[in-house]
Amino acid sequence: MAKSDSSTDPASAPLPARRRLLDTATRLFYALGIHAVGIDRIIAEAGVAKATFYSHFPSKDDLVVAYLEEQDRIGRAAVAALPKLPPRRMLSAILGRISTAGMAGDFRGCPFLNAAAEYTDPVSPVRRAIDARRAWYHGVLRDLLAADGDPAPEVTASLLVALSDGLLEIAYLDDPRSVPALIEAGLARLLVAR
Amino acid sequence: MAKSDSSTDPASAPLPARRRLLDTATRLFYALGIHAVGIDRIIAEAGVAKATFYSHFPSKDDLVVAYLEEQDRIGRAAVAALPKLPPRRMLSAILGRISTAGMAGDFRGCPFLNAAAEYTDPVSPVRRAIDARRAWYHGVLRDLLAADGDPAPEVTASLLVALSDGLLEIAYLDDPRSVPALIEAGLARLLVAR
DNA sequence: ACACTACCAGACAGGTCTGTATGGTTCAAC
DNA sequence: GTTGAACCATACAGACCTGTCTGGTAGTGT
Repeated sequence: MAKSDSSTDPASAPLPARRRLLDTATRLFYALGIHAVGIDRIIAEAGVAKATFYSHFPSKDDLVVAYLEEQDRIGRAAVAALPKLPPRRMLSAILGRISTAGMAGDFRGCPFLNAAAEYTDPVSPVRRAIDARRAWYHGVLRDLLAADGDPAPEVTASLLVALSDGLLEIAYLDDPRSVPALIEAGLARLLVAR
Repeated sequence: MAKSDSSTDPASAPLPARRRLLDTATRLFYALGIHAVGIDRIIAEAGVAKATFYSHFPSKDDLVVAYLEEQDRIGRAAVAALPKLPPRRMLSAILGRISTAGMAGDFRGCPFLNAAAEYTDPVSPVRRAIDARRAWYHGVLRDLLAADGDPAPEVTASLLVALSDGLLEIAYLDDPRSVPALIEAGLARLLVAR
């Protein structure tokens, strides 16, 4: 079976069709919403046959989960790639990612919050992917706050999660240019130096 | 024309069919999402003929706008009905509405944020209804903060808007029982007593 | 008696949705 | 050269979508 041949290992090198499908789905789901984009459009813009699509993803929901899991991996990698700094600088850098994302012209809010608005079953695979993302983000903030000496890192972390969610909505719906100053002001008031 | 006959004024007494349609649409749109609910289901559960529906609402989007505008009116009336108290007590009461809403078993987040996730055109009537709601809410908070002596009421109001949006998401996706304490802690830190 | 309004019931058109099935092409391994 | 995997193209089924249309009924004002 030549399974030991590492130069053509299919697991380490994602196949073109799957990659194109996921890229196209990511672009369309994020820009237009999930229910608003059909499989026919995704396969047409990806240049993939329908049977090929269904050989890679058993159903549309599997594609949605793959889309969210990839966004989650990208976010975690970006945070992991941040230079090691004191906890407060790390928190500032992590929250700062909201303003840089919001400045992009095609910003349309948080992919996870948008998906949660469309998927109402709390035990569905889509919602579980969203839960995993939120739990990871809360944990990152909590650990940094604990290292910073916050007396109640769980509470402060939840407040920073709420602030992050809300600033993403402000960047999407109100004015993204106001976000950098709001991050600074919000952190200054929510972090307990008092 | 008998337009002056006030006892049968059709504007002051909403007609049963329209009322039933709006009630049913509100329940289904909120619980399941907007794109996920079709006209056929709404008219079936409301017990209204399709022609009657389209005589009251020229299109589905008009029904969506009517749904959001009614939610907006309800929210404004609830705030207007609050007893007159000092600014900080008023802010506490307004934010406190998030926790009471979140405790309801069928809570599914903010209707406006959920609708914004599904409607991507920023100049569509749906998004304009959302904009109006957010501008009103920001203005209410800003005026209370100014009366409270906040030196930068616009910034603090935006932070409280973000906190409100985020706490609604926490109540929907994470744990609604944590929200009351987060409101108290968030207000204590964001309002400048310092 | 007559007209008018509001409403219900259901068929219909034209399109889109997810998912399955059929058949043909390319390419690499052996 | 043969086999098999991966892929493309397309047709199809069955359901659902929005919106229009026809026709019938009940009540109300004149």
